[in-house]
Amino acid sequence: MSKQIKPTESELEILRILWDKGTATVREVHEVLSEHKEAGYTTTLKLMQIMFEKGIVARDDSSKTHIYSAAITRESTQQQLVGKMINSLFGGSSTQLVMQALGNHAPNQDELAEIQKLLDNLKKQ
Amino acid sequence: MSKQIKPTESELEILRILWDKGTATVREVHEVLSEHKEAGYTTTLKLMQIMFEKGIVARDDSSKTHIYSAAITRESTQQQLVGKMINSLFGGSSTQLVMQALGNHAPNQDELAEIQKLLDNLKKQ
DNA sequence: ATGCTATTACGATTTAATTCGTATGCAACT
DNA sequence: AGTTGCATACGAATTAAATCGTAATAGCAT
Repeated sequence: MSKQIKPTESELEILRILWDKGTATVREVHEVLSEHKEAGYTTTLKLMQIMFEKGIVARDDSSKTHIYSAAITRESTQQQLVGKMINSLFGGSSTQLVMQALGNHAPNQDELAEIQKLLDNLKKQ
Repeated sequence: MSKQIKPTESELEILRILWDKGTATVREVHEVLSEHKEAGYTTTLKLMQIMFEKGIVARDDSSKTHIYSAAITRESTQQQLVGKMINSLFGGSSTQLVMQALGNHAPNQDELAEIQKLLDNLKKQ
């Protein structure tokens, strides 16, 4: 267990933007957030500053306008949160989670093929 | 969209106990919680009272010791939280979530067969 | 150099969740 | 009736997250 960092809902929204863009300024993040959410610029700024203090994001402050990037990967965050959900909501059974996800959000044929491939691999173990 | 009820982490712990036991008193819930967590009895009581006010749990107060039960189902809660996670962490792709879950928490052969069955059904659609 | 604009820093407030102490009451036992 | 032991009710304190206003400042344009 490396870091037990638990991004809040708001922090996750910002992380998603950073993961997509790679790097971004507060202004850029705020623009994207504003499309779906009502919040002042300094609110976004403060959130990102706090995330920096927590080590969730990194930043390059060599020029006046700081450049931020995610300090934790999307994959590790997914892994952590999915693992937590499996334990807290599905009694530790990943299968139950998978059934639930597939049952309620059916993938298309291509995706089904992809899952099938993974499944075949797991069966061989 | 019926109810946009969003249980907190603590509330989820209590819900899990109620889902397992069907009905329970505050004392019973507290006993179970105490196995893994440090918290006073009145803390559990207060939490359950608040959950009652929010409509997350129901209670029979016909006798002095109230009998609580979950007012939302495990399934609907799973569905809501999984859906939210798919959107917020997996770009809306249930497939990505499934791949992640299977990759990091491999199920046993029986479970694989179960998933295979569901997969076959989905393919036929 | 001066002024304008965008940016960061930072403190304060608000809101929500969590925790707990104390008061009150019921019921059983003596 | 009085005492004891649990149970609920409820207010208050604590903690954490989110929001925002204001001040300071850097960099650019004039």
